[in-house]
Amino acid sequence: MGVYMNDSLKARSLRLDDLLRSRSRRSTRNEGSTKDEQVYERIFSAIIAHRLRPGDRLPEDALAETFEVSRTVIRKVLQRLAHERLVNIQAKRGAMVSKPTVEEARNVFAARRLIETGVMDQVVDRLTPAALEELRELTRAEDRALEAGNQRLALQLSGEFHQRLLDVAGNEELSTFLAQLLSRSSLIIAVYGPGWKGASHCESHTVLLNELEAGNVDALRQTMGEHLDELEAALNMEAVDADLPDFKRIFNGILD
Amino acid sequence: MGVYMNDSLKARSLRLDDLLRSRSRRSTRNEGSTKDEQVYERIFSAIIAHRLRPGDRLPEDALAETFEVSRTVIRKVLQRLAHERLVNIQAKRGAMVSKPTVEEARNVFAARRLIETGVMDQVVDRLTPAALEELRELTRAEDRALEAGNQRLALQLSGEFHQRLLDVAGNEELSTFLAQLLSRSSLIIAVYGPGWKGASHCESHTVLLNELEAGNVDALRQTMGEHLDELEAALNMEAVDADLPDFKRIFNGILD
DNA sequence: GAGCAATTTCTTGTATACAGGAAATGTTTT
DNA sequence: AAAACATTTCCTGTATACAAGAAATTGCTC
Repeated sequence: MGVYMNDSLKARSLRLDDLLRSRSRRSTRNEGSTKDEQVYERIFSAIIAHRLRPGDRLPEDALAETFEVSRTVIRKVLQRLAHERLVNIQAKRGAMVSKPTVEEARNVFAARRLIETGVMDQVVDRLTPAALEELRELTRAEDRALEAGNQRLALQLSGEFHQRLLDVAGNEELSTFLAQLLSRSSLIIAVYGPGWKGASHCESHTVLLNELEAGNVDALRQTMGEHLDELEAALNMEAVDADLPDFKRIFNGILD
Repeated sequence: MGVYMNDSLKARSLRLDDLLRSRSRRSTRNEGSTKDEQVYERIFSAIIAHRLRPGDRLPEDALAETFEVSRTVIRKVLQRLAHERLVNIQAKRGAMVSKPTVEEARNVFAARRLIETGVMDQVVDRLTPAALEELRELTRAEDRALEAGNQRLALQLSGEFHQRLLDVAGNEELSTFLAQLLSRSSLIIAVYGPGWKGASHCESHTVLLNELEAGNVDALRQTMGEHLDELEAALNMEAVDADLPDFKRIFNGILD
């Protein structure tokens, strides 16, 4: 952060950090003082933001050198990420960013539908005005991000919206599970949604909030289900997920 | 296993191992050849079988000595168990078997209700005769265990029943999540269900299977929900979960 | 005897050295 | 030229040594 940042920029920036706070710090019981927390945050963020893409290898040595820690710390972080299914560790072969299969992708969305529609009654019951306002602010931020053409940020804010909505239900176990499903959704989009356009579903979020405010559980369930169906339908799941690039197709043309 | 074991005992024993197979090996992607797998299995089993009780400390040194491995291996296992919320690691303080709070317990059962009732349509759709027979065999084994007075085994078989029932739905993500909830249910019972009697719910399992065979989704959902309610209601959640015994109450009487 | 402070001890956090397996490359043989 | 084999190299698996923090014990002062 530069010294010459003006006040309005600073305020906006802090606001954004605040909006994106909970997801990255989710499921960290102790405060982020230890080294592995910091390293975890950075690798996690890189994966969620698609700076590290599915299939990318994660050698312990290179990461240790990058973050100036020992392999011990890196191993701990990689094991944690592996538990969250964001990276895949093969014995004696090393770690890579997970590359979800089509079946996994469908399962993740099915699980999301089940949970995100299922707890809506609790969400309606426990909604507070403050929580509603936070959710509205998130959709506004998402809107702004889309208008600014920042797809990546919009995607993150969209995930954050779903997360906070579920958090209202007050069931930490389900919230943690959904956090995992959302991170994995991000991976799925990285693989199967190359030309992802977030435009379609930002209005859905507004609709959801209106129904939530009205306390209409059935409509809320219906809309949420359809919203998730749309999300899944927008994916391009016919893409072959081979380990190697499809050289035949790539070098098919006469001119390379 | 002794050499003098006769054939029927051997068959029974193998059968039982088979019935209890999947839960302990769940979410192990590589084969159980590495050391940490074996150590994990043994500690996991000890917790599930209540040989290690909530609150028990798990010092790295002692475990390393016991299993004749280095602390490195133990740390890896403890971190995995911590991620599954079966043990609690406090920075610089060490690990202990998790002691679920009342709120956690209620959340776990709420999550189970949501998932176990929610996927029943899929379970009905994808049920095979072989799977049904396996489930029936499990309830029979549970019956036998109860008649033999083996509460602990009955509890494990009950968990296995719920697990395999959900497995029929064919959603690995949900199955893995339920596996976690079931292990934690075991911990919850260890804390809040001291005089646990498994008798009440074995019949429920039979009812569930009959409704499943009839393909009656609504009844299945209803029965499953009530079954889980009964399970939760049988717990004694008023018990204070303090770190120390409640001396005031214990020494309240005139005669100690 | 009670309260506070220093020290000791127990336990975990981190780094690093070495062993070992898997894949890729180069060599030999047919 | 192709296939089997050997070697090399890269990476992870495990153990262990040392650093460091938290709690318990001890000793001191009032």
